[in-house]
Amino acid sequence: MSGRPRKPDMTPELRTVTIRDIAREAGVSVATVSRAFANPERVREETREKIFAVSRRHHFVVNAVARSLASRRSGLIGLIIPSIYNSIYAASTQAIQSAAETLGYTVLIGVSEFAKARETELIGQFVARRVEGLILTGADRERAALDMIRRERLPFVITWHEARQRDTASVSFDNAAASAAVVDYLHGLGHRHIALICGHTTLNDRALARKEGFLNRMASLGIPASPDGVIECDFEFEEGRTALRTLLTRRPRPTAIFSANDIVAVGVLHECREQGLRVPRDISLVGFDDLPIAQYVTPQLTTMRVPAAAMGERAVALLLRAIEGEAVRSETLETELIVRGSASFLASREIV
Amino acid sequence: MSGRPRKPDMTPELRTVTIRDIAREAGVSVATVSRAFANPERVREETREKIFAVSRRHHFVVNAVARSLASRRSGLIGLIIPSIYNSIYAASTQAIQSAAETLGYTVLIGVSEFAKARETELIGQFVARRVEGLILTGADRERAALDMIRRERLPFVITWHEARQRDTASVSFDNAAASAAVVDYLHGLGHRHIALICGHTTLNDRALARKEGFLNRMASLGIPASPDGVIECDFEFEEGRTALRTLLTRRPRPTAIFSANDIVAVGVLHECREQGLRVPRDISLVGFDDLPIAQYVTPQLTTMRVPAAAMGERAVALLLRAIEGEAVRSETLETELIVRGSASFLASREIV
DNA sequence: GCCGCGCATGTAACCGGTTACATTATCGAC
DNA sequence: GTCGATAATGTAACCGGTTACATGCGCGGC
Repeated sequence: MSGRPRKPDMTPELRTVTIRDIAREAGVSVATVSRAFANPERVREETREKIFAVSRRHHFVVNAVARSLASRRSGLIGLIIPSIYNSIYAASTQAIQSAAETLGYTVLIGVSEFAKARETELIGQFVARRVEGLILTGADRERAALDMIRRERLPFVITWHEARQRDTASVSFDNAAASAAVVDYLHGLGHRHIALICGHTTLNDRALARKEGFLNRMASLGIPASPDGVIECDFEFEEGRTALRTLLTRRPRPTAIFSANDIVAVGVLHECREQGLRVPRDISLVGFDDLPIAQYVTPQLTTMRVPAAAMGERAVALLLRAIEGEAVRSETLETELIVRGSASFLASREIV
Repeated sequence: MSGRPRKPDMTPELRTVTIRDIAREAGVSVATVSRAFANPERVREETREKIFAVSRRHHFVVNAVARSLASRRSGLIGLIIPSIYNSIYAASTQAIQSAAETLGYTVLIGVSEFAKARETELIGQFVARRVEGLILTGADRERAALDMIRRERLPFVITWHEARQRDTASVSFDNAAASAAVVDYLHGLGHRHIALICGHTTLNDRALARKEGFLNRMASLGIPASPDGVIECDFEFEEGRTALRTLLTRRPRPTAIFSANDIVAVGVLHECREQGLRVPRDISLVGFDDLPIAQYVTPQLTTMRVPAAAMGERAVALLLRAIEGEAVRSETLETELIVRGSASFLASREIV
């Protein structure tokens, strides 16, 4: 053995340094080192400083994986959103990220692409990673997902939609009421033939709630809402264009369109121009979400503003309290119709 | 439903079930259970099925935290982006997420908000969580961050900008060349007074590269590029509006504006209308990124398309190979000028 | 019949922290 | 100076997996 030339020890710290190394060098026990990092106030300042000095010298970084295992707290919360790409979820996600961060949690983001099976799978992965809680989008999901959450006693809060059960927490707004408010607004402007474009109601309970809010209010205003005045589509510009073309074939032709999503609304707006229709003169349009682009199209979009960021923040706050074992109450936030230039009084000659 | 007997086990599994429980009940050793989940092919099918059956009955979910600690592989990669809210990063993030996911990795997303200190801090957190690799935005960062990455021997790949050193991997495109191509295009249309709006070059090396590409090409075309023809701002609509107002005070007034970001370009477009300027007749405008909105404003935006999704996908592929210990080569992807309606020939009377 | 080999499985030592409980130091009160 | 309470620290048993190494078994070749 002696003949073998030893590798010159170029690399410092070949082995990753652990609290045991720090403890030895600082002349304290591992427990003290652990405390110095996890509960500094439980260690005498002098000792603590010595520990930190040694740690710094070795660039010691606490291993969060080991910490999670031992403490049974991962410091992780799982967030499931249908899509990152859609700016509306981006806003709430950003809010959730930063709120969680300030409160010492890391967010694991899962993108379900509006597929419930995918969501269930993601929840499974989150459970495996031992997230401490979940923030979910919408109230509708697979039985398997709910079972797993319950079985693991995983705190969770629902966003974008009210929870169905009293015992589950949600931070949301009233999709149906917001939708109904748009109907009222358009009705007040004289419109009677109002079409709705919304998300796929089979995949998306927010879309469903908005559709129901729409139809119910139409009914209670005594307006005939023919089923072919409602179109369901994805949240893409292009889909809005297609939807508009379809709606223009309907008789009587709608004088107003409520698009329950701004992206789609902008697509509609664009296609209106292509078709030679002036908005709002020839046709009125109201969006939903109040994304930034709503202000940057011509005319500016009248739209229902949704409290995306606030919802994210509150959801984190509630979730963390639920994680602490407190009972939490669902919250309902306000929406606000932002009146801009895409909807106007119906020119009287057009009233049927 | 008939009078099905109520389930008596109200609280099953008080203690979380571990592989030891499964092993005992299946009559095998913990090692075999571990293998059945981690390397199924290393366990005889019959044994494996027995293990899975028991696991299913107890809803056993492998504890990924313990697994990470023991195997020293977290299955995590860290991604740092300046912002989620900006749709351009959303596109690459989405791509990274899904690519990583299919390859069995989970992405931890950190949002730096264009602050280098924040990025360094996030990298520290990622190191603590023992991510196996990093995907970073841009090549410019604090020394402390680089030191930590190197010290931990953490594989990483840079996106959106070429790596400065030969030994670091990047998946990107040539920001300067793309920018220069826009100058060429506008120059070819007869423009001589071209203004640039870009990100803050002190915070953002992509912005810097685009600015340099712009200035250098201007110089080599013999066009005087006055320093006040360049404005740096955040990536917000509103900032574009402000920028335009400023540019209109410049003499000679620019006949074309290159906005190195589509969001800002849309703001510019909007403000042009407010100011009574027709685009492209009175002023030409070219954007950068080719975000979806570029098609949904009027006129449609001529813009430099950037391979955001492809870049994300390739970055993941490279990173995973780097994690496997392979040496990887940086890649440079192509950009493409998408000519739409916001830039046109300079009316000859305006040529100075 | 013996040997070598590969496959399936078992044993037990980790991985790097936390924390219940025990022990020792500190300090004011009497 | 003694005592008890409290603060600071230490000891060691976890947390729940992985994996190096050992063991046992079946099988083809000689």
